[in-house]
Amino acid sequence: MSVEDGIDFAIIELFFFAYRDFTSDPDQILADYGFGRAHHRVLHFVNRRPGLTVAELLDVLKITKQSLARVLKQLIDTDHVVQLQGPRDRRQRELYPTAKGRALALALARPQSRRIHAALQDSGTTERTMVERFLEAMVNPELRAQIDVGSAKMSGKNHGEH
Amino acid sequence: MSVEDGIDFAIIELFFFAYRDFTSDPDQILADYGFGRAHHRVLHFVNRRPGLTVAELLDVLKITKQSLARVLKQLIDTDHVVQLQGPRDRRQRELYPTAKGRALALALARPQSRRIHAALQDSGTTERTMVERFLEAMVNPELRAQIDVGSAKMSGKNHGEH
DNA sequence: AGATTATGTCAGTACTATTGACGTAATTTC
DNA sequence: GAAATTACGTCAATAGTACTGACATAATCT
Repeated sequence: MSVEDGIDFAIIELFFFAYRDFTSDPDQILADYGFGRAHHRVLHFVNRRPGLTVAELLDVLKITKQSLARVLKQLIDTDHVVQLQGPRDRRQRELYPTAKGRALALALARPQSRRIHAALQDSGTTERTMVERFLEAMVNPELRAQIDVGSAKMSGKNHGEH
Repeated sequence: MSVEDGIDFAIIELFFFAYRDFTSDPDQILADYGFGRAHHRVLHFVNRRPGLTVAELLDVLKITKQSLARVLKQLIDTDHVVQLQGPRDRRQRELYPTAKGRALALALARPQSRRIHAALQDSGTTERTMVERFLEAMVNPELRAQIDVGSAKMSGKNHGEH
């Protein structure tokens, strides 16, 4: 039953292998840019939630300000992300992807998306929703608010080009 | 449908959050021992495949010998893992968990297993097999050989206490 | 005997992360 | 309006995990 001592070792291990290979695709591309996995995560969330603030980004990534600093600076210097002064609160910096940033985010997501679709087919899992629900249930309940299931929360700000 | 530009951003993101929280449970425990995630992975596979050699471990983890060295040495020094000279080939070092090592491996796996079971319940995924198959399909096909679905491959060696 | 294999180790480097401290500008509170 | 708080940036030091390259030793294979 691949469950020994009442522990689900099989899925624990599969999750490790799956995530390892899931991240290997973008890692290859990132290397060409001199970027790492941290850049990917920042770019992903800036692309997904354009206009999010630095504080919000830190909260999503669960890293410290100092860890973000270098990575974000590099993405800004290389013209993948821009910062705009927050309209209501001028202390805030709203983060937006540039066209270049969106292109890279898409290029990184493409192989991952392909892998997911292939996996759903291979495993005969016709209902994408099932996998979605399982993964969501794996997230700490108090942190599920961070998740954007359905369409991105375009809250009415200007999310166009900058 | 949470698919924009034909990219499955929803599952990409869920996978990130799910893995982040999935690893957070053992990370807390590991901190008490002065260990990191690398120690966990080594201990996990030594526990799952007792008697595996250093070369086999490197192949599973997909890291270099130098990266493994420090981590493995610490696990040996702290009496979580023991090395035995390979019976057929005396150059090889077979790795076995000690009772202490098995206890720690179990303590680390327990919260992860609990999370998985809770997720399966919450998401209404009655068939564990479906998730198992999906995760396995996410792994690079040429690397699926590494995976031990079903019971561990007790190949007939002595896997007892050492 | 010589080549190859399995493992260990030394040295140097890179990336991602941490804590702690300090500075600046903007907003909120009293 | 002065003081406290908030949002962000930055400097310095450290840790954990990974890498490449080089070299050593013992055991096995050719």
